[in-house]
Amino acid sequence: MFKVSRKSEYALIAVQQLARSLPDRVVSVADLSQQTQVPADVLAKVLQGLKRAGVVRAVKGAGGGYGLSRSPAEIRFLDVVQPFEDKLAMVSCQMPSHECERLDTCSLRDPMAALNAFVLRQFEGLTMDVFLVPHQWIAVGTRGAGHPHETSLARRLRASDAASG
Amino acid sequence: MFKVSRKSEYALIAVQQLARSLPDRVVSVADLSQQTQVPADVLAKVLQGLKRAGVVRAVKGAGGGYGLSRSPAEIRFLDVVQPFEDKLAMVSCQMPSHECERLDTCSLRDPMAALNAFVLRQFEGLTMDVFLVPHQWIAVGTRGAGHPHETSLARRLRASDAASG
DNA sequence: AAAGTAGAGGACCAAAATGGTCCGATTTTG
DNA sequence: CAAAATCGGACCATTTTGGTCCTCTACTTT
Ligand code: SF4
Ligand code: SF4
Repeated sequence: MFKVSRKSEYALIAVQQLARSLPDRVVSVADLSQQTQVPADVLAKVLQGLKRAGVVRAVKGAGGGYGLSRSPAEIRFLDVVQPFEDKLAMVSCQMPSHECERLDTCSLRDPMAALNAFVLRQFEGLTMDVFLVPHQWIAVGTRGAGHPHETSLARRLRASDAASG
Repeated sequence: MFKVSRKSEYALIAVQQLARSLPDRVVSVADLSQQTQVPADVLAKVLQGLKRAGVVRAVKGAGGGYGLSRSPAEIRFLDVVQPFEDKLAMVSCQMPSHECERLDTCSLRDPMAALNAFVLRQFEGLTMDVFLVPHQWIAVGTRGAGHPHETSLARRLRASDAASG
């Protein structure tokens, strides 16, 4: 449960790294691979996936590379992860074309559907800018103004977790 | 992401079913398998895991079977699921004995750890009694009194999800 | 225009996780 | 003792995952 695919991790790392470079510059896969220690071949396909998802833009040819297509604050966590997670559901029957022979008798389906929807909504407002300031994660009481789009998840992450422990 | 293992589903279903029988009675695996349509062999091992976790009690010998070890309201969702999910973490480096060669350079580790902790805390207060009243999941405004141990997750699940859509 | 750079994308493979079956041992009832 | 039931493992087939490789195409630079 909860575990994200390796490609998702690479995607998150790539977005982090791209966010640290100048917004109008692009970085080649080779450079990005060196900076992040992610195998170039895998990183290449991950970037392709992110491009298809509209998260990054690509510039072909000599001197080309990848760059973020918009500001980190406007890139949602789920945008980055979605392309590499065919299963954003807790149970099989929640995703299309995955059937289950126990559909009618199963008294677990409805509760899990609601649970799934709730968890997903928690992530809706989580944007990638939260991933860029490492110190916020360990400091307590750093609570900032917050972005208009963010939900309680992003807010509570900013406030760190040592508070209510 | 989020997907629970099949055994976890079976475990949840089993707990649901056991909760519907009389508290002091025990049900055999064979009966339980017929009631839930879960393969008997698999169900057997699932029940064994649940017993090890202290969620169910077992009575051996003829006329024996399984029963809940305590009331559904006192059985947490994570108690049921934990034995079948070695990975309750979003990234590998969060679980013991799973190393990653990028540990130091990785700027994703800390954010993910915090995110992980938050999500986990959301589930902490979710108890199995919520899974027993199917109508609560589709009805809106059924908000009840709530149990002392439950967190916002359980409360919001009770209130259904059509509210804030 | 030529040359070289860099992304696009499919084929392929090895290792691991998953889901499920089977079988023998043990304990209790009758 | 025999039947009924849990206990607990070994075992296997399939799927999923993570990763490599190779070719093609588009673009930039010279
Ligand atoms: S119908 Fe029940 S058993 Fe089948 S995938 Fe959905 S929750 Fe799981
Ligand atoms: S250190 Fe980074 S790359 Fe390695 S498992 Fe943790 S988050 Fe993933």
